[in-house]
Amino acid sequence: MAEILNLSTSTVSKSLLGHSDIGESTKNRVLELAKKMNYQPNLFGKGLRTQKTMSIGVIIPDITIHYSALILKGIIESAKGSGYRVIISESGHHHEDEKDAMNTLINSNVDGILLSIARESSTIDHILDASNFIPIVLFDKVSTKIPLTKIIDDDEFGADTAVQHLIDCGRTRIVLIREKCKTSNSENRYRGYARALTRAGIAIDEKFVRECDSMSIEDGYSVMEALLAEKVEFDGVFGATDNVAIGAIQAMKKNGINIPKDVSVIGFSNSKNSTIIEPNLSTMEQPGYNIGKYAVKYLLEEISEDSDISTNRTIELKTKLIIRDSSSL
Amino acid sequence: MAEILNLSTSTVSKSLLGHSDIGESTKNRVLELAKKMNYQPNLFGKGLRTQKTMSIGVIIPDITIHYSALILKGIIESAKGSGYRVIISESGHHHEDEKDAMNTLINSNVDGILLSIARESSTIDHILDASNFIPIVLFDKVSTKIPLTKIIDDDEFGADTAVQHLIDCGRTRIVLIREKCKTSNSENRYRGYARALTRAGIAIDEKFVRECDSMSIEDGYSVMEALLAEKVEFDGVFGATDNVAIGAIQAMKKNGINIPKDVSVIGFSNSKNSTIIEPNLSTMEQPGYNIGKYAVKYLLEEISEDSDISTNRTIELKTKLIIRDSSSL
DNA sequence: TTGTAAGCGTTATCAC
DNA sequence: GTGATAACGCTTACAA
Repeated sequence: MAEILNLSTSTVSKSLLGHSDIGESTKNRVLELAKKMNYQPNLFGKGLRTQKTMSIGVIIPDITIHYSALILKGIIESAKGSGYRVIISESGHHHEDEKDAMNTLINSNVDGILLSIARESSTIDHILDASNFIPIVLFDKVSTKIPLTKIIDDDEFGADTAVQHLIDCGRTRIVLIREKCKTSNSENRYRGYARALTRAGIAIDEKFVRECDSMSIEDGYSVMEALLAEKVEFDGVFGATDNVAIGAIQAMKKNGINIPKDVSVIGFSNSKNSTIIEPNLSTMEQPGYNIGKYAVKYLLEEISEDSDISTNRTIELKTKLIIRDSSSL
Repeated sequence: MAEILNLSTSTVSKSLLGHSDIGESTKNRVLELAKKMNYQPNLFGKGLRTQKTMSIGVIIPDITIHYSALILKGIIESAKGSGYRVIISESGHHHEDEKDAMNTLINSNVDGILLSIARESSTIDHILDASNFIPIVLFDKVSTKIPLTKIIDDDEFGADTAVQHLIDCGRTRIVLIREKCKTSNSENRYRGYARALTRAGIAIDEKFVRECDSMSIEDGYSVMEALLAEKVEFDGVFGATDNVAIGAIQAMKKNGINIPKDVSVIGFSNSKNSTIIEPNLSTMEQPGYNIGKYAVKYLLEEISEDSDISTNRTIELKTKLIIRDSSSL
């Protein structure tokens, strides 16, 4: 390109970068040719010089979870809008794979990392270590122990709203199906559950609080079967994910329990499934797409700030109550 | 690293790359230190020299479709196994966005591209053009007009199997709900439908063949409502996707039609939804994960072959009949 | 067996 | 206002 115009590479480079010390006419000549030949600067050369790749890495436990894919959509679109490329890796909920992915990404010279931590990740040293080298923003599955920017939905308030809705339906013996692993999501939803009950003057009875490993439909089903086998009497179910709520509904229906006449049920997520199960599942809509968007926004902010201060802040996005047939009176 | 060991950079480089002309002892010294300091070559330097990035780009219409995410999972895992990074972009089914994504990826110096074409992509010139520069493998949504490697499931055989199953259930007036847009998926599934009917000596009646735009649950619902409004008499429904089959089931249930007593229904995909709808949906399981795996395999093959021959071949992966309640007699 | 030097494409510094 | 030059980190002829 420089040769064609009989200019030095530096003049061309400066024109392209809009430096002020270039004559208008030459600058225009360069810009024009650049456009004509659809010139795109070589990213290796550029990267070698500037140490920036214009790419961010994402680590997520499982891409096939609909909610994860929704967040990813927000990430991809938002990154594209800012000219960033997105490299995606999966941890499969495994601690080692998460570490590997982290290393690979750092090694790929991504400018920043978006991380949703694996259930198994008991230790967080690898994250703390890495955050000294590279901006990291956590989203969805986070840990309060890590002093970084975190983008999540307002789990506690959401759970509170969900349980309050069941209470409004006249329910008082409300089962919570939560995740066994003490993730911050799980803790916060438990807190919301407890808060709503307490506010209504209902004592928290641990026999109503049930745990399961993977929060799958199958898990919800077996938790409910156990509950029924134990002849626990309840009139409401709050599934901390739509999946467990759906599994619970399937088990109750099989056992002749009428929903919502005998038991009101609400989930958490507003997954597609919630409008397919019968009765349609009331639920809390999670702002997945926006979590992705904000995650990118704050990450890019931290990338460009280029400061060494790792900001410890939590951004909570609103959930929304969606009432369907599983909880109406 | 070179300095620490008092060696030249070239000696170090050669040791790392395992060149034969390096003394065993120095080589080992280098390898040892490399391991100790967890040395990772700079990708810009390397890329600038070798023009390889060890990354592949993926363009997919919509990441939130469960089946797409499943393919993506196969792609990511398979790429990781070969040391490749995966850059993902979405076309949102738009032709222009697909073109943009293509350019961005090529511009990012990815070593190859995996493409699932957008519904809107009427013209294919951008793909043909690009395939001169860079290896491209098509998957899932492909076009027979493009002479490249294509990884798909055996839509025609799968559809044939599905319809044959309905025939085996004693059904003869079988509705097909297919995609309006003449993608090769849609065409092949239609062909399978026609083949099974013809083989059974049933004439193809176009009033049974219905089309819709986006193959959503809502689409399936309205197609079925139209069918019922027209008082078309049928006893079987083959939804070319699970979604339309589910929508059709919902519409039929609402109109008091008993499934599978009055009408047998089968879908295509084996999405999670198919076990939530009642009755559970019979369907053809698609090999999403493997499509992803094979797509990477063949792409890497073409990348390493480095030949200019763009191979025109189609790899078909098997679908599998899954019988559930929506079609049993 | 090891080292030297050139070059990949870009940008920043400094001299003209 | 423009251009020469060095440098980023790596690989590879070629020289020693």
